[in-house]
Amino acid sequence: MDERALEACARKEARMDAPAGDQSPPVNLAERLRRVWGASIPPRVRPGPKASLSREQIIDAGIALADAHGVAGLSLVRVAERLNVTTNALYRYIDSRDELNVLLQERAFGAPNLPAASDDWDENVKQWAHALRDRYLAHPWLAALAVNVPIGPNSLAWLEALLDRLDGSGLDQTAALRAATLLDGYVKSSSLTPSELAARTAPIADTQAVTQVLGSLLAEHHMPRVAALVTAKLYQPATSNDDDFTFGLNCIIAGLRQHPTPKPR
Amino acid sequence: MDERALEACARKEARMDAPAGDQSPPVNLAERLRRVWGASIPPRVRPGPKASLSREQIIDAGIALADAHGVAGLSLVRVAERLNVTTNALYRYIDSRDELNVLLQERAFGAPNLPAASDDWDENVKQWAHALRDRYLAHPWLAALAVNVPIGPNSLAWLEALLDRLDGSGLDQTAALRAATLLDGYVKSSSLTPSELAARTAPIADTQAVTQVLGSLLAEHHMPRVAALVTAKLYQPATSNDDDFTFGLNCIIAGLRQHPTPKPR
DNA sequence: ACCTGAACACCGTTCAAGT
DNA sequence: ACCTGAACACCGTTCAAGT
Repeated sequence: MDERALEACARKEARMDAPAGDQSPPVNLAERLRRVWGASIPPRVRPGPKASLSREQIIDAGIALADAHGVAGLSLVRVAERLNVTTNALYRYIDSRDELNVLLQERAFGAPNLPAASDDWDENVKQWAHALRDRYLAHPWLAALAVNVPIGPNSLAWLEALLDRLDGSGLDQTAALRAATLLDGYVKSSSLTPSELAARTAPIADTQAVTQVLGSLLAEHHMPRVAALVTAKLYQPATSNDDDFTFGLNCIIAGLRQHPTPKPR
Repeated sequence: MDERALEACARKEARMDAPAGDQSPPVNLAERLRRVWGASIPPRVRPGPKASLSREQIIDAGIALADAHGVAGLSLVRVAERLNVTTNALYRYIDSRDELNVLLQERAFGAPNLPAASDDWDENVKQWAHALRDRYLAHPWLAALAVNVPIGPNSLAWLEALLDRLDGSGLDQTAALRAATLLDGYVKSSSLTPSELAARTAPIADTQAVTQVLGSLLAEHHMPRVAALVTAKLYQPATSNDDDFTFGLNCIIAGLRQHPTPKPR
C-alpha cells in the first residue's frame, strides 16, 4: 500500500471537513512585511552553493511577462521557464505566488515622483492622481493584479504623498483618509482596462453584428438611454480616454472642496 | 505512435508560435448576447434523453458556492460536484467558465428595484447608489468577479436606471455617461472587500506584532501620516463602514452639481 | 441530445532527494 | 544552501464514446 497516497488522501479529507475550509494556511504577515521592505538587505554569506537567482531577477522576469501577456499570462511556471529554472526553485526566494504579486506591484508603482507642490492643494492632488495614473498606464496589468491591502514601502509612500498633499485642504484626519481612499480607488478603477479584466479575454471583434443584436434587444426591453449610447458608438470599452479621467477627477475634487471643513483655495 | 498525443503537441506548438499568443479562441459575442438575454426561452422539445439539468440549476449552484466560499471557491468542478454531474456535462448548458461568470453576475444584480424617484435628481442618484451597493453587500464576491464590459439585461438595466435619474441633472450625454461610469465604478470599488481581493486570502490575525513592525518601518522611512493612521487603528481594512461610503458618494454628487451645465436643484 | 470517461494543458505547492 | 525530480490537488476544455 502506498503510504504517500494515503497521506495525501487524509490531507484532502481534513481540508474538506474544515468548517469554513477556505482559508489557506495563515500567512505570517509580520514576516512578509520584513521580506517586502528588506529588499536592500545585503545577501548574507552562507555555506553551500551560492544562489543562481535573486529576488530582483524574479521580479524582472515577472514584470516582463506581465507586460507582454497581461495578468493571465503571469505564472510561476512561466517565470521559472524564463529564468531557466524549475518552478520549485523559486520558493527559495519567494514565499508564494501571493508574495510575487506584492513584489510586482511594488516594483510597478515605484517610489512616487511628483512635481513640486504649489499653494493650491487641489492642484497638488491632481498632479498626484495623474502621476499615479501614469504608473497604471505604463503597466496595464497593474490595476488587475490581485493584491490585498497595501503593505509595501512604495504603495504606502504613494498614500503618504497623497495625505501630505491633502494637508492643505483642511480636512480632518478621518475625512482625509476617506478622500484618499476615494481618490486612490478612482485612479485604480479608471485605469482598469477591460482586456485585463476578464480572465479569458475575448476580442470583441464583430461590432457590426453585436451592436445590431444588442440594439434590438435594448429596444425590446425599453432601455432607450443605453440604446442611444450603443448606436452613438459611445459605449465602447476600448477608449480609456484621458478626458474621461479628468472629468471624474475634477468632479471628485470639486466635491471635496465643497466639504464643510475645507478652506476655499 | 499515438496520434492523439501528436495532435495535442501540434496544437501546443501552434499556441506558442502565435505572435501574441494570449487570445483564446474568439468568443462569438453576438451568440453569447442571445444566450444571456434568452434565459426565458421555453426549452425546445428535442429528440433524445431529456436534460437532467437546467441553466437555472447551474446558476443556483454557482451562487450558493460563491456565497459560501467566495470567488476563490467557485469553479466548474465544484459546481458540477454539487449537482452530482461530471464537469464536462456543464458544457451542454454553458459556453465556458467566462459565461458562467456573466450569468452569476446577472443573477446577483437582479433587476433594479428602486424607490420612486423624486424631484431632486441628486437624491434619486443617491438612492440608486445605495440600492446597487446593497446588491454588492448581499454577495461579497460580486465585486471581485472577473467580468468584461456588461452585456446582460440586468447590468444594463441598472445603467439605464442611473442614466434615467441623471436626466434631471442637465448634464449632456457625454457628461452623463462619464458621471455614470464614475458612480458605477465607485459603488463597485467601495464594495470590494479585501478578503475577496487576494486569491489566497490571508487572515491578518497578528495585528499586535504587525502594527509594531509596520510602525517602526514607517518611522524609519519618514511616513508620519501613514504611521499616524496605523497607530490610530484607522488603517483597518476590515471595516467597510457605511459612513465611508456615504462620504464618497456625497462628494461625487456635490462635484457633479458643480459641473458647468447642471441646473441647481 | 445528453452524459460519462479519458485525456490534455495548464496551475500552485510540498517533499525527498542530490550537490 | 540551493536546485531538481516526482508527486499532489487543483483548474478549464475537448473529444470519442455510450445511451
